[in-house]
Amino acid sequence: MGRRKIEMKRIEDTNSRRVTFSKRRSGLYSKAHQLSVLCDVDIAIIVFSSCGKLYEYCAGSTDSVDHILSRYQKSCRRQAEERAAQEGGSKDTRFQTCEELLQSVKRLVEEPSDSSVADMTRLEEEIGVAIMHTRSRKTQLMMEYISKLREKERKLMEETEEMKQQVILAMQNDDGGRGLNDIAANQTNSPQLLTLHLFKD
Amino acid sequence: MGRRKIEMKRIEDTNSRRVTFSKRRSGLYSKAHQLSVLCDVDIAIIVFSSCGKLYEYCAGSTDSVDHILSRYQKSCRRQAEERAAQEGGSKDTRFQTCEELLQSVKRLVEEPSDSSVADMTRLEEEIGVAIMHTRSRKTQLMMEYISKLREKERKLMEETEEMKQQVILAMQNDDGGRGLNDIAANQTNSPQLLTLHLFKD
DNA sequence: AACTATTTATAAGA
DNA sequence: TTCTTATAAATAGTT
Repeated sequence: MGRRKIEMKRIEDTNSRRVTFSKRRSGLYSKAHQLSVLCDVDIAIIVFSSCGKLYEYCAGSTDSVDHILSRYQKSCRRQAEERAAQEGGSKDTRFQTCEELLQSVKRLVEEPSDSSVADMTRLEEEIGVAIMHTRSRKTQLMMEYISKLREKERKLMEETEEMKQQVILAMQNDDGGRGLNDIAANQTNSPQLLTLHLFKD
Repeated sequence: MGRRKIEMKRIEDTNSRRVTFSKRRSGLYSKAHQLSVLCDVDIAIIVFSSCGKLYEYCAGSTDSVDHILSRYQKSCRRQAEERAAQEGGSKDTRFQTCEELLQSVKRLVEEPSDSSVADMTRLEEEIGVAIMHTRSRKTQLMMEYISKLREKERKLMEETEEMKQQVILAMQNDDGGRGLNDIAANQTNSPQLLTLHLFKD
């Protein structure tokens, strides 16, 4: 469909390539539009030029590429779920250890070639679960630590209060300091309060 | 480009429509492939038929639609950031209050019609920021509380130790209980330890 | 950006 | 469905 037939390979001349890109791109959009009208379908087209520039087009009942993409991702997720449901309990897809999870992150994030949106969604969910566990454990440990501190505080208060009472009692009895033996005994017998470490178990 | 020119409107006959859909869809894919080869670009095409069936195609250096989509979303985000950067301080797009944030969630999540992927991405990021602040504040409050408890513990220990020493001193001097006045005085003068509440400021 | 000789896509028919 | 073919549409090279 031109003065000459052209070879199906990259057009080396930069200017020709740009002109052809522009012409054929609008041709493609036109075809997409026709298809959407004739067959009552929604279409999105995304193009990245070799220098990374983004071109997008959509046709049909929607007016945004984003809208079709969210439909697409929903559709993919549902398909993945259906596949997973069919497989049933045959394989546990949850990562077993933190180490495995981190390895997956490394592989999928650092090597763009073998990471799909589906993979990343799954990974995102698993990391979400992992961070929830981490957070939950952190809060639990802090609460336990606080609880131990309060218990320790309570004991110290009791102890102090007891000493005070004994001192007052000893003064009232005015027994020439004899009652102090009880106090001193009490001090050495008082339960040894543990030192608590916040970041160790 | 057929035996006859056809009108650009929905083909009513179901069978014709399906045949045309099939033919023109492969034509569209073919055009996309040619464009990708000739002009060295990456292309993704997503089609939803009127009954909701998904068809996808991609051409170029990538072999997955997902891959192009993630590039697309990255590109969109970057464009949005650039736009935001250009606008500068003219308008603060961050939600000001927790209340506004929750209203946006309600609107965008409960009404699918006016929520795009871009909107949801933005909302996700803002919620992310909000939860980070919440979490950070929570940890800060717990750490402050722990710090106060430890300080309180330290003072109680000091106080107890002091009392113990005074008692022992009083016993050694054996002054007939006179030294106890000092101890009693110390007790009443000891700094009043505050009661700490974990969930209040 | 327009033009036009050709190639290509495809509507209808088989 | 797939093939065939007449014809419409797209476009390569030119201006």
